[in-house]
Amino acid sequence: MEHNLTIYNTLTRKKELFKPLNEPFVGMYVCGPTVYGDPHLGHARPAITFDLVFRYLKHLGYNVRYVRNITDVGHLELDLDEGEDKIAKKARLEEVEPMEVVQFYSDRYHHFMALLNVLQPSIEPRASGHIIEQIGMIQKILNAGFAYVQNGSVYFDVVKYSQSHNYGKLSGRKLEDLIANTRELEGQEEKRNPADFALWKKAQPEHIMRWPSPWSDGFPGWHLECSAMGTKYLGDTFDIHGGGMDLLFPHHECEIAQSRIANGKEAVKYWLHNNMITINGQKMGKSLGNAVMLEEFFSGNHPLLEKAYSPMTIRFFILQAHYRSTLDFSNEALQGAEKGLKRLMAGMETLKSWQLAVGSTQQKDTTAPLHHCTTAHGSRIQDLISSCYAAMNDDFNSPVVIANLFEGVRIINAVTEGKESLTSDEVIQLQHLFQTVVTEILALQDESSGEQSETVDRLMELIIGLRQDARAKKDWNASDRIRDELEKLGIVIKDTKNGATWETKQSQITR
RNA sequence: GGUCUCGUGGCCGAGUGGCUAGGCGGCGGUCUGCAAAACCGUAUACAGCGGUUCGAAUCCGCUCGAGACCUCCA
Repeated sequence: MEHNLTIYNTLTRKKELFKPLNEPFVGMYVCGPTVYGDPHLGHARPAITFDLVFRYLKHLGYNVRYVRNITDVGHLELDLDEGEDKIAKKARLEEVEPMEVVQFYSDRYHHFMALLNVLQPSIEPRASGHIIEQIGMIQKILNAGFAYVQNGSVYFDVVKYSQSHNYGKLSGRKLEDLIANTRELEGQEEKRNPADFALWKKAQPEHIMRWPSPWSDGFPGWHLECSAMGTKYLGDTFDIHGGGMDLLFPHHECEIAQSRIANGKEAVKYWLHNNMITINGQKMGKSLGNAVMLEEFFSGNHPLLEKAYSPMTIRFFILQAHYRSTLDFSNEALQGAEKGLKRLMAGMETLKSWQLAVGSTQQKDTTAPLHHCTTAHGSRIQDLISSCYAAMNDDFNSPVVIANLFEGVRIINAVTEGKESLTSDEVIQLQHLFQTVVTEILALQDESSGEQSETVDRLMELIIGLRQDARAKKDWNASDRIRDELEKLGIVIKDTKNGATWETKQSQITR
């Protein structure tokens, strides 16, 4: 594969040239959602980040197997007074089967990811469907002597592990510090050392999610599923493991240790971590109570939201920041993203329309004044293309890609106004660039059209025609009345040089 | 408290030892019956104080400020 893709590897803390283990195949595992609640803006970030990675690797020609799990057992609600399995807790609250909760929120997650134009992963395994694999992995670790059983629970022996391995190498922690700084928590007395972590937990009587195992009726420790499922579907060693920075420690650190012992080798070549979305400078998270649900963004129904924001606005907003930077939420920022996206898509629409002009045997009418041959700026489009690829290859720098696209938009508009010109070749190159980068890689879609019925379109054509007649007769009363009444109905008329167009005001709905 | 990260113009956000990031907003303009929309142009920045350097927003130190993580707990 010919490319210069460099990826920031959390493990080495530097950018490395991407070289997969078994070209042209790439294995990528990303920590997916815990399906005990509705997806919020924070969920959109890793999904979109690794969607970008997935799409770009495919674009480069790799055959990518993308595994993103669904956590439906084991994760805990740390903020609850009494720690309890998140899913079991929710189930009891709503008096339904745990699997019903899991199904409901999985479906919701899929629904919203689809709206965000996030591709489905190649495999989406559930933790509850891989209990056998997890038990098998625990057995291997026990056999290797790096775990111990205590009252029906199994714990990983971090102290022993760190004698021969570097526990903490991913997150940059030292075992001594970890032990010294561990908070005193209840129920830790089973562990030989507070740094140890659970591989299997015995279920308490009230616990409704449980599976039989050689040690007790219980459930797997929360770090184990990713190791077990990653190994199962991607092999003992695979290329990329991704997830949010909040999972770096302990989750991914524990994964490294488990897999190292169970499989005898390093599991992951490149560790990628997306940063958090912040709100008023603080991490947005369900447990912090400051998360805005995706549904609320799309409906505008939230006290913090001045209006509704479309899925593509959210996607564009996220792609406008580099994935390793924090991204701060605000209405002002989102509205800026909304308008910027609109400008980008309008430019792309113009560019697309040239295709007709170029491909058609008939010359377009006077509204398409372009592509006079010129040699002055022959390499300009080529430079733009190179810049886009250079940015993508520089650790998926989507904000710089977008900045380059806006330069393309500027050129498109200048050509439209007759201030600049492009050769036919350049037009084709530019069209190809936008198609590839905007549609395939960034996966931004035009949301402005296609939602109205044909009847509405025809009616609007009629109304605009009538208004045009009134204007021709300088009957401004009638003309303005039509415009104002339509506006009350949420339809905005836009007069341009080449006649009027219209659009619905959905993007301006306020609560 | 420990470990780490960050501090860029009104807002969001790239980049980086000397070369315009970009978007939104503002301002000016084009268009327009008016308005809106659209388009064009444009100003404002690198938390503070020292140091290294021919040159630092970019490297080093300190100060101030902000943030993340610090474990299974039932």
